[in-house]
Amino acid sequence: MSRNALSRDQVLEAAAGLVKQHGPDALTMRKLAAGLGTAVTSIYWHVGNRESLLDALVERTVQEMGAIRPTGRTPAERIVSVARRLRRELRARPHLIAMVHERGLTERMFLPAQRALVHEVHAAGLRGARAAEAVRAVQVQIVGFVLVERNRERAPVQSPGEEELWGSASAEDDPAEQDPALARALARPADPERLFAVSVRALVESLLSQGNRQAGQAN
Amino acid sequence: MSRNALSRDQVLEAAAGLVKQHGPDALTMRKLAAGLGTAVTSIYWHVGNRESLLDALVERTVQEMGAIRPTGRTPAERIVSVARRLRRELRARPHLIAMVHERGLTERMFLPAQRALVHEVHAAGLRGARAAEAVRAVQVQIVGFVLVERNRERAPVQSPGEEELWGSASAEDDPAEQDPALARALARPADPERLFAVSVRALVESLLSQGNRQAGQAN
DNA sequence: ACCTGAACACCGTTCAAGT
DNA sequence: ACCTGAACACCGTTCAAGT
Repeated sequence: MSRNALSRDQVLEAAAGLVKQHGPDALTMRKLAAGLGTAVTSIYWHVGNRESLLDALVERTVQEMGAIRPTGRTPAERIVSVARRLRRELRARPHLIAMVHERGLTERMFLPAQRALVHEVHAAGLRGARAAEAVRAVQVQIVGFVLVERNRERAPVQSPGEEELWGSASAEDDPAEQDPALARALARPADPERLFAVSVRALVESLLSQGNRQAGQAN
Repeated sequence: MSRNALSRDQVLEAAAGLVKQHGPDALTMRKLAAGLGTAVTSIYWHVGNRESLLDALVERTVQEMGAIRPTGRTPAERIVSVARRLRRELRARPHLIAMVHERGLTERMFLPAQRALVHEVHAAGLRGARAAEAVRAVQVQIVGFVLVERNRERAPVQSPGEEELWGSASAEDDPAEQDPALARALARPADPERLFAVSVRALVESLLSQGNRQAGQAN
């Protein structure tokens, strides 16, 4: 009797819209059905249940995460450019990325990026197991940073906050006493852009310098 | 009429038990009431509502995260020891830590650890804003690593997994072609213990080496 | 001050029945 | 093959009423 047959894709599209705007909690089967003008049970026919609907959305997001083109001249620069790009992509889809993370698929989502990192690390002279380790270290650092960063952004007022702890005088042997500039710097909110660049660069330089020292043998 | 008056602490204790064992989703007001042998509404009188109950549990967890005692001789060693300790603490309370994270309180939970890191970075000769940056970089790396690590553990089979991608032959310019040891290493599951140590050490060495080069001026 | 049951407005999911 | 309403078993929360 349905003149406008409901398709699985329509359901996914509408569901993605709800999640993008108001987060996964806003996606209820009943609201979704109401928005599509069908009975709740029709949705079940198309996508199984709520859990597999979310799974499908996550799968979509993983696919959307396209290839990465590094820019820059040195391998270190190019790795940093990949890192920047990844950070941007992640921050553009907060809700969906959180869902990918919750389902433990972050790793898989980053396989394309991993290939790019492998290329650069290899170009820098790292080989074998050591190269693999460097790639993974950088990868974990990037993803970890974004996770922590998002956490910090969602954070409320940070009740006893860093200012209170570092602003007031403390124990005698506390370095903050002797180094007011350090204390002040920690009392200020961190600049994530700069912290990200500094962290990645520091890690990459350290990892790649091993490549210059070693001849090229594995493990 | 209550001979055994229900206390707020009893409610928190029972709630913490439910969360620790089966995660936050298992904590429903009705189950909690049933376990305590009271009406659901009594719980509301003591803790407000479910949200503020969870808030209270999170607050508890933050408090439990005690002081950190670094071990080792060099500042680098001592920082690594702090990192190890933090990682262990985090992994011991997965559900509660996830809740702390969701509420954006990870930062605050780590203020004690931050103090320890400040001390060591200062001992290594870093000063002012640069010292603060080093502390934050290490801190973010540790927390980020654990978040990614937990994600990886929860992950299912990783359908197209790393093996498939790196195991088979690929594009010509792919370094994996020329470096089978690298390809094999990436096909194997990562050893998180080792990766953590390598990452932290690499970052710390790189950051602390700046301390040896600079005189000690701020920013 | 503390506890209670009843009621409200939501959920996800199943099932038997329609076309 | 696709859609439907009714029903079930859950939720969190409020409220008026008890002691």
